[in-house]
Order: sequence, then C-alpha cells, then structure tokens
Amino acid sequence: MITYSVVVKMYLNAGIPESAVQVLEMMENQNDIEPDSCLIHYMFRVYHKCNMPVKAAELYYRIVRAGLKWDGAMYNCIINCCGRALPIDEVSKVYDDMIKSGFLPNTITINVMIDIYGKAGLLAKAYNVLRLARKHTLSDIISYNTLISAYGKWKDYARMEETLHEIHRGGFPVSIEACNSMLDAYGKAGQLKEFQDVLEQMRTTGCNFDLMTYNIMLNVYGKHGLVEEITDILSKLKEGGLQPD
RNA sequence: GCCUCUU
Repeated sequence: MITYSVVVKMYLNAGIPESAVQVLEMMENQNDIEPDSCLIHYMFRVYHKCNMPVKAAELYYRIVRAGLKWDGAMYNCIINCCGRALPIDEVSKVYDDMIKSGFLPNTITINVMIDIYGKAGLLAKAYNVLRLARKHTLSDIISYNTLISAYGKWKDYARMEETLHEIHRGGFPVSIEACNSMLDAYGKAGQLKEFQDVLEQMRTTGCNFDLMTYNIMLNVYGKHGLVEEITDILSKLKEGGLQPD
C-alpha cells in the first residue's frame, strides 16, 4: 500500500495522472489493498485531474461507508475534487458538516461551493458562503467573479451589480472575467442597454477586452442582426491575429 | 499542499 502511495504521488507530481490511473487499476485488481487517508487524497486528485467523476464519486461513497472521521484537508479534498461529481444535497451535507466540525474551508473550497450553489440557482446559499469567507479573509477575486456569474445566470441583475460594487469596495481591481459574465448575462437576456453600459465601463476603467469578450459580443450582435458591429469586431480580431469560436 | 470563475 505504501508503494502504491509513493508511485501514485510521483505520477501526480510529475504531471502524468493518467499513469497514476493505471497504477490504481492494478491496485483495484489486487482486491486486498485498503488505502489509507494519504492515498485516498491522491486518488481523489488523480480522478479529478483525469476527469473521472464516476470514480471520484465511487471513492467518496466508499469512504463514507468506512465511517472514519475526516480532517480539514479531507473535507477540502472531497469538495475540490468531487464536489461536482456528487448530487448537490450530498456536497451541501459535506460542506455543512465541515463547518459544524469546526474546520475552515480553504479559498478554493469556498469558490467551488459558491460555484456549485450558484450554478444550481441556490443563490442565498452561495452568498452565505461568500459572507463566511469574507469574515475569515478567505475570499478572493474569483469568489466575486463566481458569484457575479451566478447572479447573471439566474437574472438577479440587482445583486449582480451590487457584487461588482463589493469588488470595488474590497479594493480588488475589476476583473475581465466578472465583466464577461455580466456581458453574457445581459446579452442572453437581450438587455442591450445594460450590455453597452458594461462595455463602456470597461473602456473607461481600462479593462481590456479579451477573446471571450469578443466572442460574447459576436453572439449577442449576431442574434440581433447587428451586421456592422459584427464586421467591426471581426476586423479587430483579425488585426490582433485572434480566432473567434 | 488543494488549483477554483466568464462565450
């Protein structure tokens, strides 16, 4: 078992988790190996990196059945590596459990939880995660970007704009990801006035457009048949040597 | 260490 840990860890650190998967398959075929918490960590990371949500979820249910106590690192690992592979109620339970047991999530766990709740439309829960994070200075610009994207997806434009103001108040520079999320939200909703306002804000604050910005603009203008604008963007992209998708 | 957000 120690040997498996060492080898799996080595492949992970070498950036070739695919090889680690092969080793884990050998281990499974051996049947009599009970991974310790250290190896379980590595296994979660391997399945996450190799996009194997079914294996990650299997491993999760296996350690739940084992009924051992988890430390803070294990909670972080589970949420980071298989949060999206589990039903929302299950991740929610893990997260609540973590807090109740007195462990503080790390920033990435915070951001994953905001994203999971946000994508599921559980916006109040997403916001509560951010509040907890702020209280312990665990939030970063990605926490805000993620929440903005969630409010945009679910058309809560007031809270979306409010979150943008919170970024300003928190002293973070406004990020291109937040702006792109807002553009996409307004664009999809056909709110072209607000869409233009965001673009104007970006110009005045010196937030440079990136390829994603142009892709969003192309989608929106295309849907509304704004031929001249499209032509203009395409020539700008050509100048920059960029390819829209 | 975990490496998370936008078409």
